[in-house]
Amino acid sequence: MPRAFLVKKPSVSPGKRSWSDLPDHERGDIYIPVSVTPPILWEETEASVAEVALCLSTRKEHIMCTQKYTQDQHTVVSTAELPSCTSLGQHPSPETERIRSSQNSSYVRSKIKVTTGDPPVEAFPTIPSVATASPDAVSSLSPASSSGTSSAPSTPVPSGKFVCQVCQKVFQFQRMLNRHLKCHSEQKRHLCTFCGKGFNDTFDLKRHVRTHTGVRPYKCNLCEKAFTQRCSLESHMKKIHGVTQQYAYKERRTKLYVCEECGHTAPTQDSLLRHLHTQHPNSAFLRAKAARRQAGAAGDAALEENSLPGSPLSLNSDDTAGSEM
DNA sequence: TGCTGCGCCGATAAATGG
DNA sequence: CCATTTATCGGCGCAGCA
Repeated sequence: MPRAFLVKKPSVSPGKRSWSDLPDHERGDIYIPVSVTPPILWEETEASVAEVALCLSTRKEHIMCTQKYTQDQHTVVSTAELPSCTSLGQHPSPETERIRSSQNSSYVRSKIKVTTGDPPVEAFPTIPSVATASPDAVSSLSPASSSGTSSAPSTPVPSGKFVCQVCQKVFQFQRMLNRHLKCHSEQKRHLCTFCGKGFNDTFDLKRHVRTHTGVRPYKCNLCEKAFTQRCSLESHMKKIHGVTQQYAYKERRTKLYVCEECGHTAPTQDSLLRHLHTQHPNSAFLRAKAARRQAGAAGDAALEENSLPGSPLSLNSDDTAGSEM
């Protein structure tokens, strides 16, 4: 399993991305404790959901992963009930919900991937470099800055582009810069309720949660395999079956509604709702939906509580056209 | 109407196991 | 070495808001 699941020594050097440069014991994912929350709170009495989830799938790797988990120095992973194991069509027990919500640890990993157009590493060796950025930059790195009032640490260059004052990257649009700034933030707004890992993006969190729940929406129609991400399926189709998926961009974006409780996929939200009502009447999604109705204008609190990132409720629908696969 | 946040996407990197 | 898994991040569409 990817080291991502091996919660290793928390470190704060997101700028470093060449993991092979580090000794194994120092390498691994770098988790940045969310500054505003206490360190991860592993329950010894309950196994890691991830672990359980992984064990749900019949793969040997899951077992191995579990072993690694328990061996890791930081993770006190006990064996808990995996909420979902749902990839096998099993329904999560009510206990699952409880476990999910109870596991609210706060590790945020920062595995910075520098892609094209990156400045030299020296440009901003580590996130702390933010401190050297302009005050604007620093302020904009806080989640709160994501609100409309934030003034990104941008410097509109003569060409009308926007420059990140942290890494000097240039963006064509302000909002692209705003989005980019999240990468420099140590605070991950979306935490996995299973393992406490943090993400900047809700969808990234959704994807991640699937690794715990075992939900694999992308199924190969030529064999029994299923995948959590579309590109994984595409890669499989291409390499194993020699089939290259071809569809227009728009087609790809056709939504595929995924039940994060059991992995069931539906072409429309209506059908997904029907599925939820019949199969998972107590699902977090339905509860959140109900809470939303009740909350109305005033009670956002209830909604907030029920829509914790990483909770299945926020995972009700997503992804795109899997139908053609 | 324009701006912004959010959700989602694909591309791609990094890592693992067989 | 290859298939697979998982994560990161830039780009884009959409909805909400001033």
